[in-house]
Parts: sequence; structure tokens; C-alpha cells
Amino acid sequence: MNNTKQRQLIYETVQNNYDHPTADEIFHIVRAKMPNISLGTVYRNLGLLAEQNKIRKISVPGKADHFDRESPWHDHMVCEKCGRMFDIMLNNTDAPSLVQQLSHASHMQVTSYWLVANCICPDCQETQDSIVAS
Amino acid sequence: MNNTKQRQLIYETVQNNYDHPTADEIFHIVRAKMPNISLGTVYRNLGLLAEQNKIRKISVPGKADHFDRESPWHDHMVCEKCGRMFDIMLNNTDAPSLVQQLSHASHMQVTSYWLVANCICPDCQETQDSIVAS
DNA sequence: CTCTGTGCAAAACTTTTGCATAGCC
DNA sequence: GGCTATGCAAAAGTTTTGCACAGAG
Repeated sequence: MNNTKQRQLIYETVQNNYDHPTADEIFHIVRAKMPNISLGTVYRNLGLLAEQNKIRKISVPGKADHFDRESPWHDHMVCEKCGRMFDIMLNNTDAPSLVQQLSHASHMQVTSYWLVANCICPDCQETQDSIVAS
Repeated sequence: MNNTKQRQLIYETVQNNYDHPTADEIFHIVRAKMPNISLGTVYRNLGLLAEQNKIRKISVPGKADHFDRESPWHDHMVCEKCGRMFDIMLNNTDAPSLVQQLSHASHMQVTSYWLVANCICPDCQETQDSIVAS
């Protein structure tokens, strides 16, 4: 895998971004610094980088995929009010991992999973509370 | 919501099918009985029925959505060899539900989640074993 | 009769791909 | 120089939507 300027920039962009951007959002960010880069290149490199576990791809039902910087394993939640995506560490206790729970319950070999939870984030919860209270 | 022949047939088709068909598969099944039905009608009704919890929509990353008959809550696994989809009951024990686990770990209100696991099903596991053994 | 749903086709949206050219090693 | 990657645009795959007409209540 060659080390091209495009690939490097795409990688750094994801790695330095904490907002779980989509491919299209990454395209626009990257394009500000490299005006000729194409969307195809962004998709190709996001796919390759994710395949090598240098970044992570997060699928969301019915929406475009999001991408996350490389970091210790965690899951994701999406606020159903504002749409922002949040990280969540499911296994901060010594409970069985979700893969273990799934294997155990199914009696099959489970290799991985996709999980996205719907939540109401603290900001939106507060707004909701103040509406209810008023 | 009117009770049309199309809607009724689509509903029955999903309800009587145990293979987690996609919209397109449902379209072909239904079309055998009602040759003029359109794909748009199938999509519209699957969406409506899922919204009213009369059937369930199961998203799979990078693939078309699948649909499942109405039945007690369960999650889904996809065999990474043969692609078949299986039901799984995660909560057959008295362990905390996944929603509880997520709420607890995140300190947010979790309303629902989407989960699809990758597995190797018994049939494919067996094939694999016999290859290894030979 | 009125309102909702259908059929058809076009469009929307995301992602992938073919191909000629450019750039890395 | 050879091989990989890029840019561009077209295509693929799934799902949604606009509109005129048909059917349900």
C-alpha cells in the first residue's frame, strides 16, 4: 500500500476528528485542503484503512456509514433528537462481553457484531425536561 | 389505514415466511399471486407495517434490509459463510437486558438498539471442521 | 363521494467501479 | 519503469417519491 498524500490526509482527518463523520463529511473536510481530491478516492481509502483496522467504520441503519478514529474498542449510540453520535464502553465491568453473551445464547461461533443504540443525550434530555417542567 | 388486498397479501407473506426475506424477495413472492403489484407498493407497505410493529425490519450493513414476522423480541445473526439469517434470544437468562447494560454503561436514556451479529452457522461450521480434519 | 393506496417511472442517496492518467518507490 | 493510486464519471443497488388513476369505506 503506497503512502500517498491523499491517503495520509484522509487518515489524519479521521484520526483527528471526534465527531464520527460520514464519508461525505470527510470528503468536504479534506477537500478544503486538497481541492482536487475525489469522492471515489475518499471512499476507497476509508475502505482500505478500515479493513486494516487503522480506522473504524460504523454502520447505521438507513443512513450513510460513519467513521471513527482508531481507539480502544467501544460501541456507539445515536441521539434520536439531535442525531449526534456518542461512544460507549459496554465492558467497563467484568460482565461477559457481548460476543460471549451472543455465543453463549446461540451456541454458535460469533465473530463480530454491529451495534448502534438509540438514546437521548444529556443535552436533549435537559431540553425535554425543561419543556415538561414549564 | 385502509385494508387493501396488496397490504393484506404483503403482511401475510411476511408473517408466514421464516427466512427473513428482503423487500425484493417479498416482491417476487407476492408477485406470483398478484402479477400487477409494484415494488413501490411493497416498500411502502413494508415500511408502514414495520412502523406499526406488525412486522420487523432488520437492517444489515451494506445489504438490503430484511423483514421478519411479528414475534417475541429477539436479535439476529448472519452466517458469514452462507449468508443465512438466524434468530437469537439474548435474554434467556436473568442477566440484565442489553438496553439495561447500555443505559447503565452510558448514563443515558437508551430507547432501543440495533444489533446484528456475524456468526458461523452449524452447517458451515461442520463443513469447515471436515475440511480441517481431512 | 372522498380519501387513501396503487402502479409506474423517475429520482434520490450511498457506494462501487472502469479507465486513462499521475505519482510513488 | 512498473505497479499502485487518483480523478472523473458512469453505474449499481436499494429505497423513496411525484403523479394520475383505481379502489376502499
